[in-house]
Amino acid sequence: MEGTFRLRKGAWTEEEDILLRRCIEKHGEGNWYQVPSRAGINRCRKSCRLRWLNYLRPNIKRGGFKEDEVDLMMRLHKLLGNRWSLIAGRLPGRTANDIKNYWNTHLFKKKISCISDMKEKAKDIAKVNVIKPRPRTVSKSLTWLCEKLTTTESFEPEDNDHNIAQPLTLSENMIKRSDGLLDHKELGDERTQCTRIGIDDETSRVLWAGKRAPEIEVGDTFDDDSLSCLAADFSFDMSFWDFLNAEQEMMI
DNA sequence: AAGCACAGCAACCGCACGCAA
DNA sequence: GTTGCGTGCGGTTGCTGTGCT
Repeated sequence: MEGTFRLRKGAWTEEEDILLRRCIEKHGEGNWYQVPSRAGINRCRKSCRLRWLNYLRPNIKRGGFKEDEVDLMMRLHKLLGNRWSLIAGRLPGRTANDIKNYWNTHLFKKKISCISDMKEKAKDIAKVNVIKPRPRTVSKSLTWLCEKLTTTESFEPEDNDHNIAQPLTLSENMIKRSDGLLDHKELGDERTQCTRIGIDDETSRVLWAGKRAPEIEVGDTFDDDSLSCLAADFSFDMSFWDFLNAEQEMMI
């Protein structure tokens, strides 16, 4: 009996598209488990959903990506990583699948070649730049940093704080630059880790969107390299600590 | 014209998450 | 607390079109 009922796979026919479109126009999106039977399509529900989301849904843009879309996509990817659905949410008319495909075929190659170029350049830079590891200690007073990340109030560092090897400041610019690009629905398991050092949900979302947050405790020590790795995707053409230092200088 | 290689894209698969029972 | 179900997401696969030899 089981062998006689096989779900169709592969490319969709025009007839199937019409049936699916009619069904969703009539009953609306959702209840995907009912869609195949309602529409009279011999496809699995996942296949129906995918076909609708990536191809049949109204307002879907077909054709190549415009320059501004590519630019935004690259910025969002830098910020969010491979969270295609989030990126798609910021590109009207584009689906996560579209973006993923475009990235994998066009931009990924571009990035690879870019990285190899940078590696070549880095060889030259390495000859003159002496890397001096600067230990950073997470103190209890680091909570001010978190407050700073989520507030627009001015901040005055405490002079008596010797736990931080180098005073840090972060302005709301950081938030402004990133927050507008982020969706407010996504938060992974990073929140529990961030709260351990007093960073709230909002801050962790900004700092570690798309990444597992670093597991650091009060009193932990880490150097530039390790933190730069953590913040690699968050960097805006400068290292994370350079960014912090620049922000600090602006405050002075 | 035929064969091959490659790129682009649609679709599939497996996993994770949220929610209700 | 756990189980099962529905849903969504990201990685991967495989088909198709196109260009080159």
